[in-house]
Amino acid sequence: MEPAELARSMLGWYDKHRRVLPWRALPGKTADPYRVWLSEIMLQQTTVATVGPYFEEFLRRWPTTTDLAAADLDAVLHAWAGLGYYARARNLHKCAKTVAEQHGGVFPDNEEQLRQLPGIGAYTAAAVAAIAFDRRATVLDGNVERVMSRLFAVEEPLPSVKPKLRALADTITPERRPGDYAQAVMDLGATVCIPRRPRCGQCPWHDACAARAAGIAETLPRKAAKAEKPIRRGMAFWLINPEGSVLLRRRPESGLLGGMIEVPSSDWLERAAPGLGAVQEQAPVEAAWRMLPGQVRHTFTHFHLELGLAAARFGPKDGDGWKRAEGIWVPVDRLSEHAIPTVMRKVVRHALGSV
DNA sequence: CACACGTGGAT
DNA sequence: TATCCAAGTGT
Repeated sequence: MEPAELARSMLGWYDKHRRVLPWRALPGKTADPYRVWLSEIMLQQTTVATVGPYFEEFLRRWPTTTDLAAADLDAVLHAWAGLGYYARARNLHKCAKTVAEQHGGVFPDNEEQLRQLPGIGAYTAAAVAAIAFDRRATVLDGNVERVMSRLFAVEEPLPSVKPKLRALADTITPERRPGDYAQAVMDLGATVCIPRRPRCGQCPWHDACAARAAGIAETLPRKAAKAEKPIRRGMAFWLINPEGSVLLRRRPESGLLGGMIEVPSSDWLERAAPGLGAVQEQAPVEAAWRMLPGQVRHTFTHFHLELGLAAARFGPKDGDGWKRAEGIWVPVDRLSEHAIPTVMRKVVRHALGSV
């Protein structure tokens, strides 16, 4: 089938099955670049269902690029808490400031300039150019990779085959309605050409699909084997002062959970669970630490974490040793006011449940 | 190119 | 329970 015909049938399918999403313009309307950009950043490696409430909250608090640029970084991190990949939130804020200061608060309308902005890579630059400005740009996300690998029965594994998939995708991207086309292929990948049990009977490219014809659609795209996730273990320290506040800390700005608030803990290492030795060496202060039963489990992208919990409480008669602890003291009923990632919310829930 | 970087839902 | 995977980017 000709590329033009493929694009036409895809757009026809999209006109019939277009989903209503908070960041999406109504048919024939112009999309707001700020919303498109914000949604694209949030949707990186994150599902539509998860993003929904966060998108609404961000838009309510910061309706425009310049509003977001004027916000405190900590407020942005707090609003982002739970979404994951926290570098996105830092880059989001940095990007808003750059657009406000260097572009008059208006997003550039082309791929090349968008690509220069923090947090905007090849995919997002193409997506914003296409969706917000209706520029011809080839978006290549996980959906498009899957659709292309099946349409052309590409059997070489990702990620090395990615340039080939991009070239194939580029041959179909139309000059007219490139924004709708980009969303159409991604929607197709999200609802029809899905990873398992693809619904080929509903696909506008059913007759053109080489993988379907060969009976191998569900096996594509092929992917290189992933490394096994190691288990790291550590000990978290739940410390309460005489005022009933708990000790928290802010993590370093870069790396895992960068800039987020945490319950202090020992190092997380790939060896046996730390015992009282870790308490002696890495606890924030000397105290009458006692081990709480059970542990907190959490899985990150590249490792499993098992966290034991040691707790101590300073009462009015226990001296002021607690004052030597480094960090911030937060009343337990005001924890929600801080940028606490999910793993640390699990720690908090476990500690409060053990009281 | 390979790896670091979160989380929750589906199977 | 274990594994996969989702509208990727930065280093």
